[in-house]
Amino acid sequence: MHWADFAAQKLSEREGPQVVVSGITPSGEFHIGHLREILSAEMIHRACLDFGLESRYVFIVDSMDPLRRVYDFLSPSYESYIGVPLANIPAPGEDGEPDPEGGSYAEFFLRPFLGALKQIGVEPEVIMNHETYQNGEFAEMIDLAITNRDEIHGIIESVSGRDLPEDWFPYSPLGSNGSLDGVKVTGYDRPFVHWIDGQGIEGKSDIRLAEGKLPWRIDWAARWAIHSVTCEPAGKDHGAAGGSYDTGIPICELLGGNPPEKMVYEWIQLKGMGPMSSSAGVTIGPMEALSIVPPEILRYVIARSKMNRHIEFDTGAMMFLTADEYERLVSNPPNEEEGMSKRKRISVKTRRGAMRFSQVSRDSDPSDSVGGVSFRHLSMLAQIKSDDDGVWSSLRRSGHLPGEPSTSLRSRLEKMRSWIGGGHFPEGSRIIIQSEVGEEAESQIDEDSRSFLELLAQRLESCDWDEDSIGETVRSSASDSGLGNRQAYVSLYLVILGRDYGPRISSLMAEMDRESLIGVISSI
RNA sequence: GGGCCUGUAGCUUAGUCAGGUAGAGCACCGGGCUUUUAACCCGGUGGCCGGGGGUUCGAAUCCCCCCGGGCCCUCCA
Repeated sequence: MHWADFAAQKLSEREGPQVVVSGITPSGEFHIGHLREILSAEMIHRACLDFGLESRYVFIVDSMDPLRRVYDFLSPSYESYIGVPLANIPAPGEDGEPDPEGGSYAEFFLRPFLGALKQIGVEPEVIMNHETYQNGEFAEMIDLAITNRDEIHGIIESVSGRDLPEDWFPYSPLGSNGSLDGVKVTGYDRPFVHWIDGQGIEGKSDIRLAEGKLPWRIDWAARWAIHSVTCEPAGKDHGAAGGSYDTGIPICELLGGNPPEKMVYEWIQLKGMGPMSSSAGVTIGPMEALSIVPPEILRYVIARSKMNRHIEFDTGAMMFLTADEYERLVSNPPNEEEGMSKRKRISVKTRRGAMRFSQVSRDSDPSDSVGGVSFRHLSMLAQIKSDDDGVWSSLRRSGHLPGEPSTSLRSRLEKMRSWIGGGHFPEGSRIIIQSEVGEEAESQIDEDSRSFLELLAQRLESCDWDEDSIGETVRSSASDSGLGNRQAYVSLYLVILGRDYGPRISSLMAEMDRESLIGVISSI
């Protein structure tokens, strides 16, 4: 059984409509790792619907979270915004300076992310957390947290094992400069929390407005209660024992809520580079990924892995494997059969689930999403054929394409071209035509092959310059010089590509200019 | 220091929750397609399931110990 189906089955034991939630702080550019947060929850939401449960999928944006520090992409002038909620800070412009025209910092980073989500078929209900503060929905929770300060204090200390400071208070008011930093609470008189900030200025915050916020561990628990959250998969950072999930559950209960069950997912790592980190420049944005990877494949990357396993993401060789695996799965889905062992049965169900959850729209037929060609083959054609029609006719000839290319195939080619054109394409898959024969290649070419190449160069002078004629010329030259086809091709690959293997060579040769091709071949 | 997750063929992994003869893909090797050598089809090699102990008729699966990797206990998906 797929993990999303399993989660839905567990959730069916709970009363009421399901509210499946993701939460992310828009502190900077979103990266591919955030997609796991989103898709883990969204797939469970879909599984609930498939299970016949009533379900909503909600994306809570932590827009009330403060700016923690001045990130590398920000100008030093953001120093004055440290501690200020992201919803109240101007977005950075091109130069990293605050841009008065750019809207809020939170919105600025959120907008393109939502666009990317739409492309992968995710359209959540978006809740900006600062609005939930602003419209008073947090007020009751804040009051409860303050009046139960000692209990909450005890929960956090005993569950997380850390010591809270003497003056700990379960509510952080904004000071006179709009920052949470350095503000001390001096008293509570519902609905006002009185404080004195770092400059010694005194004031009060109305808990019915966004004039302060709950600290993270309480904020999270409170929103579970406010929005009746039934499921929220969290990153392993929150999931560790004593982490915010563990404190959130009893705090949520104390606040009168029915918390979701703990559910934790592992992180996505970039191959060989450790975890995602925007500050270290180790990042691939969802938009960037979508420009080179078809959306259903991106979903499949998440759907095929169990939640508690790392995902090694890379846009190189791994992408070919994953994409081709998806093609095979969809074009030949596994079926349950008589006499299958229990584990095989489970495996079939899991793989069918992964296929179902990879679809961009929930009720679409998976078979509409395949290209009918492996990524590997398409990458070769895209490199050899500069125009799309050349690719289609080649695919028709090879029997991959019965008629006109489907929308999904067209989009595959488009993304393939941008993949090849950018820096993420694996060098080993790149086709590089040699301008002269390298020493290493030369040493691998024996006498028989040389005479074949000589003959071939001669015949290429006069043959028609199209794929079929060239192919025929290669074969006839091989047989006339008494060389096996295999050896003939190997020597050709060595001369043209500098390697002993490659794509269909006649297509490649036809794309080359006659003079230069003959020049390279004769140079041996 | 305390705790969570993880370790299955060269690589990516299924199967672990509900114990019952180790499954798959890639790679590799071989064969076929009498014009496709990174296409396509068929077949094959390859695993004391991290190590050790225990429970059981039976353990990758349950329990204990150890080793390696990741993470949390301040913010991080």
